[in-house]
Amino acid sequence: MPAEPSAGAPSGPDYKATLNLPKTSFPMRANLVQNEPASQKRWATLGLYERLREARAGRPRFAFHDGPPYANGDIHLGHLLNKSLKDFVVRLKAMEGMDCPYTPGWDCHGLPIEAKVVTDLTETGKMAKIASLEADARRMAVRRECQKYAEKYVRLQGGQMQRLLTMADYADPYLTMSPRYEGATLELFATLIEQGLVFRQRKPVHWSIANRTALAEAELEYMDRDDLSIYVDFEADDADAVYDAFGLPRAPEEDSEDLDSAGREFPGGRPTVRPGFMIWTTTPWTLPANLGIAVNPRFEYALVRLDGAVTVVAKEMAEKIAQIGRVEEATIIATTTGDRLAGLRYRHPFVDGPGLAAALEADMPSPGRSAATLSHAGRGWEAGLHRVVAADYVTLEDGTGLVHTAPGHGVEDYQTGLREGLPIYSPVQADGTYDATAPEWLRGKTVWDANTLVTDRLKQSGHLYHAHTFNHSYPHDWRSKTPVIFRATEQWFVGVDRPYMLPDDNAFERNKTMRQRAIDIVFIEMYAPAATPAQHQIQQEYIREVHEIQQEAQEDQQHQSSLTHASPEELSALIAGASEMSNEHMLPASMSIRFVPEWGRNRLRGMLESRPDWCISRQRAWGLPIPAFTLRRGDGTEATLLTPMSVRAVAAVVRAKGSDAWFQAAPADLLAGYDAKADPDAPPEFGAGFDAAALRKSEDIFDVWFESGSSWHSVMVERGHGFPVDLYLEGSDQHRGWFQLSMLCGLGARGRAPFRALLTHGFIVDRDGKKMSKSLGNTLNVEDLFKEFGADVCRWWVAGQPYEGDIKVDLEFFKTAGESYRKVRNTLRFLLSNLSDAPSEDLASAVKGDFPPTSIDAWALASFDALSKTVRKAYAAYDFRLATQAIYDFCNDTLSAVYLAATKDRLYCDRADSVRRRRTQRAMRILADGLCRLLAPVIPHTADEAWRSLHGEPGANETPGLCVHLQEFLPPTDIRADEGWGAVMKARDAALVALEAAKKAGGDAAVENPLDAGVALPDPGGTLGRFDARDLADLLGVSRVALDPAAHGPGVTDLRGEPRCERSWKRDGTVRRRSDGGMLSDRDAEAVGVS
RNA sequence: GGGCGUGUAGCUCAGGUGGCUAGAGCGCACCCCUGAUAAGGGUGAGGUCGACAGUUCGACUCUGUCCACGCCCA
Repeated sequence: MPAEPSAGAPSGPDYKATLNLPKTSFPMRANLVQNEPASQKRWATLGLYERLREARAGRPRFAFHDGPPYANGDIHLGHLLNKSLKDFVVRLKAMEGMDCPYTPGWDCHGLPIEAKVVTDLTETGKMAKIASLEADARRMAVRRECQKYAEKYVRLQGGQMQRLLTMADYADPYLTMSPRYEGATLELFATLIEQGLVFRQRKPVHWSIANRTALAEAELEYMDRDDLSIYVDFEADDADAVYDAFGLPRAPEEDSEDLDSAGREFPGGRPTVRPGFMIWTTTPWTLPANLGIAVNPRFEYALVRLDGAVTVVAKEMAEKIAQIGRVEEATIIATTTGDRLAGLRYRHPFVDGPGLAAALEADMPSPGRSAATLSHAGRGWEAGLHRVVAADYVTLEDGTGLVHTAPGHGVEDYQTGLREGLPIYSPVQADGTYDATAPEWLRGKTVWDANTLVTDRLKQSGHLYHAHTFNHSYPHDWRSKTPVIFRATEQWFVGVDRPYMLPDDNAFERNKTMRQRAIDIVFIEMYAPAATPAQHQIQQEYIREVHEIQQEAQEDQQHQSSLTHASPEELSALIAGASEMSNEHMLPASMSIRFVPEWGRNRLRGMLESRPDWCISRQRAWGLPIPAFTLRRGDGTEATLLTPMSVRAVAAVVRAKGSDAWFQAAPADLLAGYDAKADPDAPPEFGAGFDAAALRKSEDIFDVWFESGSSWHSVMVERGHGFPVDLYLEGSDQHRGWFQLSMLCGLGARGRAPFRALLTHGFIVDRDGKKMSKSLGNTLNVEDLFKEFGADVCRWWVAGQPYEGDIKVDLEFFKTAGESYRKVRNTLRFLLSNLSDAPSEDLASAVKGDFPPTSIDAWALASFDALSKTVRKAYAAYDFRLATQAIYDFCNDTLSAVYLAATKDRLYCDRADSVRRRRTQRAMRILADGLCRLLAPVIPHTADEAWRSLHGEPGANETPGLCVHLQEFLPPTDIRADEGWGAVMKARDAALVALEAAKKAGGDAAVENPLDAGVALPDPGGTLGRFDARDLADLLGVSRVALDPAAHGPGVTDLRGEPRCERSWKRDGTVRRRSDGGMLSDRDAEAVGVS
């Protein structure tokens, strides 16, 4: 290294003390773990949420609605993600100047809590005592424990969510178990009843015979059990129809007079015996309820001869079945596909089909106006019992490929039954014995005895092909450890395929079903001009379909007589309007839903298309009761009271006393506000006046999804926070859950979706993309993350995620987020530290200050305007990743690497009040202020900490009202930067490469320190000439810049031969020995005050 | 098995309507600074764009099949 010219000379004064070095109270180390709780406390003292609502009163409203998490357990990474995103939204809308109510809520009812509580009570021995109580008292005892449990977790999670620094109304959250919420939910339910959307129907559920109760999936325990496995041959009703299906030619001389007698057969012709359909089952006791045989329409079925008999089985299974039956002769006569078999009839081996049909017909509830009696009118079983039906779920894994179907005793059977119009028939009573509709020899017998009784009977009648004992895994009641059965019970439903009509419906919407309305709204573009021929075709088909359905609805006026309809002309006009792509909107555009990301639209639509009627009843204690009453008629049957008026009467009681009242009060008290005589919907048994003492309260509670699906009403409408809601923001699983069910509730009561926009995020997975689970041990504890990184770092990490898809998580990623957070923090710190001696002035006057377009400050401020625009646009699109990345890049590149590096010299070395130093300070104040605001939605603690440091008087920590979260985003400064800045930055890049090359030159020629270098820049257009050469030198970090119009690239000069300023370390050509004995440049000499 | 998604440098991710040497940050390597210092700055090396087939003059981008992963169903 060459000797410094000053080396060896007597060292001059120590100039460090004469510099304006950075100074700030804003520490480099965030210490979030300690400081965030202090912010939390400060905001609480300030009453930040309330203050902000007050300040924004009368401003445009942004109605965000928080979906209720389940009040169970600690918050996990999913909550961290979800709640952070929600808080970003609310805070950024507030920064946009909007009024943003944010009521956090919890889902408090439901089985998981009840199950946990019952387990705990059982383990502590308290359950035995509770079990001895009378029913209502027993439920109340369990409910009290459940409530305590839910309250505990609401408190716990609420604390954790506040620790995450979310800003919401934690003083008054919504709880689905609170009386106000429950009452409002019942009122919404009344509205749905009014629309004729609520009805009662049978549905098979897991049933514990021991406890006489329905069980949820979570209450089942699978244990091995021996059962009879039997193969049964059901005789075909019409043998020729079967042979026709297999394409067997009829024998010319045969007139199929007597197929049962052994006649002659000719080769290739049809057998002379009656064929059968062979099924397999492990629950012989369900055979009395058999109403159909399901085949897969795509499978190949074989007509096989098994010794003397002829039967139909899946071709693939034929050989195996022959082996099982140990038949001597097994030949395949012909094959056909399942779809050709559908519709064929068979004879039940021991049930009289027509007799059963008549009995079931008589049992059908009659149509009427009361919700309770609205059953599936028009859905009879004209097509007949005991026939072959098609079903896709039929597999070839075991059995025969033909599946015994009893709609009252199996989930798939039930769905098939609904689709095929088979009754949901279950002759089994609550105690597991057969009722009077069963064959006489089974009546009063239990289903377990029936297994052998049925098998013996089939054997005697010759229908049993094979029977053996079979060990398999079978669901048991987790408490009694006894096997459970599937049994159809009466449940409440909300019908998605029932036409209804709301006051605001236009002709197009009138008499559409929930499903149609929902799909219309999700796909509102259906009525927008089609972009492609394919789209146009889809539109046409869809519109035609709607037309047909509406016409059907018009024809079927059984229970809809009061509804009016679009006239065919009116409808045609509307449809014609749509098909001609006119501007006529069939649905108001205001009904449309924005999906973020857009594919949520397809997902929600798919789920709406495939969803069955919504079963809203459960047989549990911990929930909101379905306020129905029953009255025993003289003939032993029951009449049900559930009308809009009766429900509203109970709702009033629940509002006042909570749903506990249902279990504690007598029917007369619950119905105190109800006058049956004034209720046009009351069933006749009630309308004439009735004895309240004879009423029985329903033991059903609501599906928790009904409660949460009503939240737009029970929270947002109830509290006056706005309807429809502007945004729902949840995980993508909620397309089936909360989004869809909120939509159904909204459609039923208001005819529209309760939300204007749906934002969904993906799920947290581990670093390898595998799902998180405790058993895999790949989870991270959120409290630990708070302790290790602090909430702001966690939030910064969330903001950086592309949340549309799965989100990979690993401790490493939080460390990385912490690093990038520190980068932003340090940039803020450096800005603040250079403002310690800046005169405080309000920003407005600073903005109006003089920033010449060629000043580096104008460049920085114009860049900030651009950033601000990008960030606010990204925020508006909920693209937090883009927003925070832009902020990060701005801090890292624009500020740290360029602006702050270039202005260091003037800030440190200029006279404190030099024009250009003060100008830079003014710019830096605007930058610091603006950055705090842009960062506030994402890292609320850090933004506020910096804000207070920036704006506080000395001792700022005592300034209580100082808070960035009461501010709004800054309008653009509109400061103009010279068009030449692009060229300057390009020249800078080229110069930096040249300097790097100079460094690597090796030996004595290597100029390692840029301050030892001067650079000559080419300036072909003369652009650079407009700029101050000192600014250019600072931008390159060199001592001196000269312009060389003739040069092709930047030229680096070694300045080590020139003296170096002992204060600024620059070799700018003005450095000489000064009066104080030091070597100083002109600028530094002036700053120090020497000559 | 079905519906909706995702798969691009070591890591996390960008890449309308197909077309110049596929981008960013982190990390890494080398270097500078020591007056933002448990900081700051510079330069640079990393990719057969999940696999296979097809359409095309040309595909990360379009089509099909397959594989892996996630959510929701069955």
